[in-house]
Amino acid sequence: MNKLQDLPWDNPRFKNWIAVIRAEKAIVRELSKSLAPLGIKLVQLDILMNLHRHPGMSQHELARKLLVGRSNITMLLPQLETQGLLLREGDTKDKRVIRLYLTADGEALLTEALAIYTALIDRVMAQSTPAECDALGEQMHRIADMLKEE
Amino acid sequence: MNKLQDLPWDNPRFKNWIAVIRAEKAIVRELSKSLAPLGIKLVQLDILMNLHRHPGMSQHELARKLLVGRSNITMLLPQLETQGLLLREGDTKDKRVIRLYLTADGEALLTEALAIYTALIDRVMAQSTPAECDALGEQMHRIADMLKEE
DNA sequence: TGTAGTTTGTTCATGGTTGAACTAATATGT
DNA sequence: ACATATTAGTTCAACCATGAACAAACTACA
Repeated sequence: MNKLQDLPWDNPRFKNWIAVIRAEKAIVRELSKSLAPLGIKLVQLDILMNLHRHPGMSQHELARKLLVGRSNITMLLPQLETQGLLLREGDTKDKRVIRLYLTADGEALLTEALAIYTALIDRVMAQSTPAECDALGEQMHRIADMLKEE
Repeated sequence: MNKLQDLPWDNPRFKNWIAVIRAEKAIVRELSKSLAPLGIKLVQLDILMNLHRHPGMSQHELARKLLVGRSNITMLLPQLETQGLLLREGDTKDKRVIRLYLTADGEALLTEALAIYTALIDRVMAQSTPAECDALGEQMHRIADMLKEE
């Protein structure tokens, strides 16, 4: 029978995972605060970042990248569109899909926001050596890849 | 002037951080699915875990540990209480605070849930060597500590 | 004592996220 | 070609989390 007394508090893997959650939450919280003055939220920044890297992305692709539901994207885009940060153009070949592009204003805001973002991450990651930091990235990639194939 | 072209896509720290976010999201998503059959959500499991470690916790302390608002705790507890998983007892010294305790049923459900939780984390962390895993935990602790002092 | 300030927990309005049901457009298979 | 299945995006109702405003209980200090 399973006893709680020897359950996961002594499991190093588990404890380390808890540390990951806590650090991630703390960083996200801090980041949200730093981003507030720009009038932008984290999800929205995520969208801008992805559209910069992949201009002409469809909403479906965007949702998959962000790991959110398609309906969420539908609700999020109008905010950015009315702010003039992005454009939505219907695909000519496939009339179902809408292709998304950043405007110049979108790029400009992205630049500002990323300056804040990278400053925080630099500060946070300065807690580790470059080698440790890269090892971290490697581990996380392996994990994400592993969970993707299910 | 800031140019996007040399912004954070080439910054190793930034890229590694993005990997952390993605992996964390994937794990949380997977975990939620695995926990669904037990009729329990992640926050609720978090509550059970904390009450197991710190019986007699107040709602305020619990909220701080979980990094959620106090009002959230107020909304969350009745669900668990009516399921008979925990008890709320008014403190005799300070009539404002309510002390929380797990019931036997709560402990039992916690055991089940943790078995699922640790199984997933073990699977995920098996992607790294024990040394890497510990290094990960160390880094995350340093980060969390750093952000706590602000 | 008594009065001002703090702390605990609750209520409530708000905004965010989700998944299921839906429409329109395209692909597939016979 | 035509019926069927799949896919992109939208709508909607339900659920969750949040923070401000509040009441009750406690503390501090004159």
